[in-house]
Amino acid sequence: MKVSSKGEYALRALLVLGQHDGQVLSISDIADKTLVTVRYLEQILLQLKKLGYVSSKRGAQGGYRLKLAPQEINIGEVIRRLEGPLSPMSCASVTAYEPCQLEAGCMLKPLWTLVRDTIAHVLEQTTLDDLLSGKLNVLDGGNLIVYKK
Amino acid sequence: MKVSSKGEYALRALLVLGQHDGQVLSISDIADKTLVTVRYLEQILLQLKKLGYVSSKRGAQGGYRLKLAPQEINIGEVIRRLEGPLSPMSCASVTAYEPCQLEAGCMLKPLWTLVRDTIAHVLEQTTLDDLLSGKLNVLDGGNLIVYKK
DNA sequence: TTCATTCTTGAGCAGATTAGTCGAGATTTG
DNA sequence: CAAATCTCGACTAATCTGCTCAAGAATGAA
Repeated sequence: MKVSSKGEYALRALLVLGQHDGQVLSISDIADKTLVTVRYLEQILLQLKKLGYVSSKRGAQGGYRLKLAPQEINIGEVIRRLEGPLSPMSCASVTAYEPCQLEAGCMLKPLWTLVRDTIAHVLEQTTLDDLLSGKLNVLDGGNLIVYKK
Repeated sequence: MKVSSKGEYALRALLVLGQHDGQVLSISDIADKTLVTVRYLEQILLQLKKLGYVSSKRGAQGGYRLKLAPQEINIGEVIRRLEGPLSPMSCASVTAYEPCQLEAGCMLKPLWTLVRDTIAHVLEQTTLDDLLSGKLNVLDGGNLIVYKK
């Protein structure tokens, strides 16, 4: 049930850019703050650019900046577009559904669907701004109700 | 965020065994009902045996049967022991925690922790018996509350 | 203009993981 | 004893992950 380092690094980069509102930061600046190699970040930022989350400026004093407001950057969407479906199994995927041969009598599908729904619910309700402002911390307090039998 | 086919197949096998309460089923019987190759199931069942979920009988008329009652088989535990930590990132893992270099100022850890907690909550509250008796279906009705901001 | 800076593009690659296959042996039943 | 069946360990092909690298294109400053 892992998130890849690419996803983690992309979010780190977006957070750093979000902390320097609008400013253009060079890849190596971002690399320093995220602890990711410059060479690898190049790739990731390019991808984030193609997805429309950041924009870039070439040449001296160039670099990257956030293209969208932090409130507009949905974490679930970032992860899905970078790493593929949130669902643990494709039979329960909303964006990449594929039937399996069992299907009809499958007793696991409700479970995978539930897992997908909870993951998607958490990630899709969270924006970059939520992370920047630490809004998630309240959850440590125990406001976690997942389901009733 | 995938579950591997090994995990899926192991649960399928446990479900089939659970549906034939106590009966000894041969690997090929189970293979027929789960749509998994005999050779691959061999490996998986052997692992489930070492983990104490099933027991086996060799020789003619031999096979596998459930060693624990379906109520005693915790799905989260099965997946964790078969595939490793439920957490999407090791910094948020309860069973395999590893610090990352950011740690202190990391704005992602609360997110990964929340994701881990919701996944763990769903999977660890579910038993094989729940799956066999379809208790998860009520969740389709919308009893899904993940968190309050 | 020229040069240093910085992004851009595409290729390449080593190691790990996944999803199996396979052969030979050990055990049990009939 | 023979057939059925689990057991064990090795092996493999394909894919994915997590990067590195080289060469080029654009921009700004001197």
